[in-house]
Formats: sequence, C-alpha cells, structure tokens
Amino acid sequence: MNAPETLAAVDELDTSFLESLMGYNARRATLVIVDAFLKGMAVHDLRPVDFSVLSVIAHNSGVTSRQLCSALNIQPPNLVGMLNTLEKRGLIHRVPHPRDGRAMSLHLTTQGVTLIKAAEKSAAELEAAITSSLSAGERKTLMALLKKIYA
Amino acid sequence: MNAPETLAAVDELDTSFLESLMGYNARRATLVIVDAFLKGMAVHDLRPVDFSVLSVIAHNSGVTSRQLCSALNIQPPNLVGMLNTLEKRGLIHRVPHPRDGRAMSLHLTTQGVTLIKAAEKSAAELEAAITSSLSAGERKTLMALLKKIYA
DNA sequence: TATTGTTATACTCTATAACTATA
DNA sequence: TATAGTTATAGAGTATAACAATA
Repeated sequence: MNAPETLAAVDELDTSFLESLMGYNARRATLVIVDAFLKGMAVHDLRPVDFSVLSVIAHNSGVTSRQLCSALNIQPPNLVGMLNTLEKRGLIHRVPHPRDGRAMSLHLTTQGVTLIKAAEKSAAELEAAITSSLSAGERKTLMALLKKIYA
Repeated sequence: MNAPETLAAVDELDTSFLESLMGYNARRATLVIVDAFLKGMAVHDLRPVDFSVLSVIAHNSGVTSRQLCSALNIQPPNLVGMLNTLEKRGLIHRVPHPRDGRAMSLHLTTQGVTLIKAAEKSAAELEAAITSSLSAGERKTLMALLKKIYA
C-alpha cells in the first residue's frame, strides 16, 4: 500500500497537522484582520503602523521616539522615516523635550487630531466588521485569551 | 488644563485604544508564538515556513508546487528557492507529475521523513509551552475562535 | 559611560512581469 | 487560450553598526 500512494496525485490537501497548531491559526486570523484593517485605513492614507503611531501620540502628547519604539516594537532607525512622512503631511510636529536635551517630544497638529479622530472611528467600525462572525461574548473571550498568550 | 498637558513629559504610556482592537492583540500574540516557534525550529535548521512546507508534503505525498502555494499563501516565485534549498539538503525531491506534464510532484526523502517526524514532535512540545498560560479548555476555545475569524 | 535621535546599510519577506513548456 | 514552474526584479518590512549631541 506504499507505491500507489507515492505515485498518486493529490486532489484535496490535508493540512490538519498545521491546523492543530496555535501559531498557524493565530497567523491566519491575524493576516485576515490586518488585511481588512489595511484596506479600511487606506481612505486615511495610513498603514496600520502609522495608525498605531498617531494613536499613541494622540493619547500620550509629548511622548518621545524611544518610548514609541518600545511600546510598538519598532526599531528606532525605522521610526525616523515614518515620523518624517507624518511631519511632512502636517500631522505631527517634533519639539525639544522639556527635560531631556537629547530627546524630542511628539505632538499631533490640529490636522493630526482631526485625522486620528476620523481614523479611530474607522477603526471601531472595522473592528465590528472583522469580528462580525463572533458574538459579543466570544469577542471578549478571544481578546482576553490573546492577551493571556502575550502577557 | 491644556497647556500643562501639552508641555508635559509622559512617564507611562496609555495604549488602551490599541489594546481594544482585535488586530493589535492578535498581532502581538502571533509575534510571541511565531518567535517561540522560530527559536524551537532552529535546532532542525527550519524556519516556520519550511516546517509548513515539509509538513504539507509529508501528509500529501505528490502534492504540486501550485497546490502548496494555494494552501500556504505563498507566491509561486517565492516557493522555488525554498524547494531548491530543501532539495539540496536532501529532504525532498521533485518528480514529474503522473498526469500533468507541466507540474512536479513533491515527495519527502527518507531523510526528510526522519526530519519532519522530529520537527512535528518539537512542534507539539512548543505548542504546549506556548499555550502553558491557558487551560486545556481555554486553548480549545482560542483555537475555535481564531478559526471563526478567518474561516 | 550610557542614551537619544539619526544615517547608512543589509537582510528577509513578499509581490509582479515575463518566459518555457505543456494542457 | 490558460496553467505550472521558473527567472529576474522590485518593493516592503525589519535589523545592526556607527555617529553627534546630551545625560
């Protein structure tokens, strides 16, 4: 019963082993969510990471680049270009840190505040669409279990 | 109460809005899991994607490149190099497809079978470690809810 | 001596266009 | 005409080393 199997073509794929792994399922779910988020944020000309950066600055006016990097797991050299772009778009501005001459404090401009408000509204709507296959209780449970994994 | 806040430095970051989003939590959890998987698979000199490729071939002897690409969301040009590397390592071999002259059937070598058996054993152990903060019931629930998101 | 922001750079991952052999 | 595998290539995303200014 070995030769026929070895020579046979495969019609439908068995991926049951991969599907038994948390990483496989978490990755697939994340890809679906991030893709929906990516498309939904395109109307604001923001990538997910740009949204995260703006949102953290919005809720933490005066935050430093270094703090942002730690919170969002971004390498400092990779943040520079993002901040330059956001600054050129008139969404943020960098000002000297009040107590540390090396650091820069990040703030949203009026335009930035307007944009992040609209973007966070979009995010909330996307959130509902993304988790529409879940009940309110399931959504809450999923969120809690994911936090347990990375906490 | 606006000026002091604008000028103030930030000590602890408020990331509550991001934490309320499924994408943020799913991505963070996935990063933790994939990183653990990456480190655990390094002893077999396999990246997560190599493990997936070998595992699918192991359970679907004769599968074509195109089928692999569809199942694992890999672009065909990006699979070529991976298969070349696995073939050079003596883990797989490509043979002409029995019923389609354009296609190649993928099979594990004896060495490949030995490796994937050890790697799947490692994967199962990693799985336990990764979800050690969860009860058996929670693990099952998390898996089911993730599948609901991407199904 | 250590840290912040920055530049330059490299490496990986992913995506697209185009070719060939075959269906 | 369409598809499988492949090549070449381009673009993101991510990572490290090193520097000037400041702590």
